[in-house]
Amino acid sequence: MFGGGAPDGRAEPISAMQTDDRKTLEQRHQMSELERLRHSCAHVMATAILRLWPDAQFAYGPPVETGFYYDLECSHRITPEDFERIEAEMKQEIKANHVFERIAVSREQAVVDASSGRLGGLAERPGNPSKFKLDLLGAIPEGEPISYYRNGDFLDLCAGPHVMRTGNIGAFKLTSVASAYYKGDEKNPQLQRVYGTAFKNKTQLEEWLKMQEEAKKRDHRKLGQEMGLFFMDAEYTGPGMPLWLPNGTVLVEELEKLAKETEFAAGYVRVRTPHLAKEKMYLTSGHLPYYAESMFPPMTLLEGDDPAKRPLLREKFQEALHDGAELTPDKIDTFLERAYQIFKAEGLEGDRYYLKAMNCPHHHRIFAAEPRSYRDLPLRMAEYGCCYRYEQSGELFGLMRVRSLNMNDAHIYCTEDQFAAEFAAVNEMYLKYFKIFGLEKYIMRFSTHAASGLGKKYVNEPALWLKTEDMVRRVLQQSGINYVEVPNEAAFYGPKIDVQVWSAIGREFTIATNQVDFAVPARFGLEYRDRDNTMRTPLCIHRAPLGTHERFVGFLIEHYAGNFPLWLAPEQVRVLPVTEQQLDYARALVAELRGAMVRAEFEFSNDKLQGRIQRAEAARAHHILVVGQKEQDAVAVAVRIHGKGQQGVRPRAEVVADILQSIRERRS
RNA sequence: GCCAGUUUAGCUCAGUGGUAGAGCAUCCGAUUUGUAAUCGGACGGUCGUCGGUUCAAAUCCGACAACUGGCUCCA
Repeated sequence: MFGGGAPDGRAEPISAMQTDDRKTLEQRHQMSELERLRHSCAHVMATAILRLWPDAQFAYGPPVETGFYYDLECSHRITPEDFERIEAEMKQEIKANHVFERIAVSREQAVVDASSGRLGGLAERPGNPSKFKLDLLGAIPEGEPISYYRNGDFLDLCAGPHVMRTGNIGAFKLTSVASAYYKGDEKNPQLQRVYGTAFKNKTQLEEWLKMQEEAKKRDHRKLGQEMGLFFMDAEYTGPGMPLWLPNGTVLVEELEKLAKETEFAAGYVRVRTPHLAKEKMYLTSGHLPYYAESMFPPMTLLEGDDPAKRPLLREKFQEALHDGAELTPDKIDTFLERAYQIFKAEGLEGDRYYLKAMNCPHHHRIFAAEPRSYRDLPLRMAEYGCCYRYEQSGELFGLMRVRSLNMNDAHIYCTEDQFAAEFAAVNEMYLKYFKIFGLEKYIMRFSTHAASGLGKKYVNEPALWLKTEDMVRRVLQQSGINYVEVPNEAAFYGPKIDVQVWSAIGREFTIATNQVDFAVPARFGLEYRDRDNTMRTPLCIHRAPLGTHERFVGFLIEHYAGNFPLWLAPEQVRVLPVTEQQLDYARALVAELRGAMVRAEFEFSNDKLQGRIQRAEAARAHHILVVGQKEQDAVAVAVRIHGKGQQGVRPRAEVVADILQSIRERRS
């Protein structure tokens, strides 16, 4: 029976479990040599686990990008402390150098073996059938050959391919243990997933382990703390709601400046909208029925606007504080609980307000605020809007997945004729940004709808879906941008393009988005008067090339490993006088730079120059300008660049001019 | 939300049932400095929170919270 099965305690029949996409035999045989090795290592790991805990039942054990895993169910809860024992057993199996023997079988024979517990086992296990293997057998289409692979005693249902012998596995290491739903479906039981990695030889494994260590140092959460960029104050501000510290605020504001300049040049106008809106807004936009669970719960105001009830509100607050004691922090929770109950009993409930989870409805209302003509289009409305989304607690992840986010948002209202040019221009803007940040590895995911989701996941407009998807596809093809098309992942109001990037430490992120909306403008009754004097509904393009500040800054931290280019660096220049004799000269230099909006600091402490250099480097000040008597006499500075060492002594005016130019050009 | 792990000073971490520690940071003093750490001293913790076991809990047990690794999700 399944350990953590259905909520009511009954085990679900495996046959009822949802199946996912299977790899075809052809795809399997395209496995690289390294993937074969890793997949084989998964079998070896299963062998070892069975030696230690013979009741283990195995499900899937594929190679993955960084190694392999095998999902299993077992009476013993495997922890990292067990790794040493498992690895010791694995080494034995490798040393034995068993052949990976392929055995073709009939479906009938496979069912018999699985029922006896032989598959994914070292021997027959009466009363403990290979239930996952039985389920997998059922998913193999009629006519497809069925095969086992055997290494020593371990026999597994497996299409392969494998390496020749267990001895071919050069070096391996178990890395972590996690849990995973069987077949990735929430409704299925959770299995234990043991992760490992394997390489041809020990050198490659060690290199990989070293890289992992390096990656840890670039983690944006670690660097964010070290560099004073942001602070997660879960206890007071709330989980997933970063507080931007001064250094992080610099990054945010530089990005905003970049966006404002770029958007201004591209003919956008800017707007600003509140963080709250009435329930009607999101009922109209359609977000509440589709995404209510992802929004913060509503705030309830007093009934209507009845001013007579306002004193009552205060009175009831006082009542909740009935003991008249001071409201010290430790009493706040109890107080709120009490106040809430009293309010409810008094019927002090009225309009419901929601924190905005997206800016579009607000922008739609701005569009509707005055009559529009075809001459006004395209209308490109931009805002760095602050939104709030109630992400599930387990999904929060540093700056990458948060509950309060600032979007590089804009909505472009246009006619059908204008659509292609506008959509292409947005894609061009993406590429311009990527160039500034030296971003080379990215892919555009074009998400389309699925007919089965119409009316549920997607607005029920089959013809419009096909039409707009075709429009987007044509723009993509004409611009020659690399893209993949993914069915059944569109937004509820239209197809979209997400830009996937990889941070320097290999994390994959959706950093930007570009979406078509053919549904919501109509729900808000948006229209413009066309050339022929008829009223038409505009198309809307939602776009966010820089995504959110939170995610983009998080990405940049890892991308640059905290070593930002001059224009982004929180501290652009640190001036270090060698002795007290150069204090005035140094101060004047800082004043000149700050007068030109350069983030320049000055340090003269009791420490030796060496110590101050060390601290300036640790603080990642981009330019370190050392001024001693020689420099002062020559009106020069000794330049040192963070991470690059000394650059020599140069005339002061020249250095200042270079700094200003590098910042202006946003050089990388 | 689910499974598992973690939580000791501002930061990095040691401390396996018997008087809470180190380095860095901070503050004070000395040192006046030429390219990645001058020297000395002081300050700093209800060991995540609440409860339990025990003569005695950072340490053992339980609940909750946050974070981490995954899964699911991601307008």
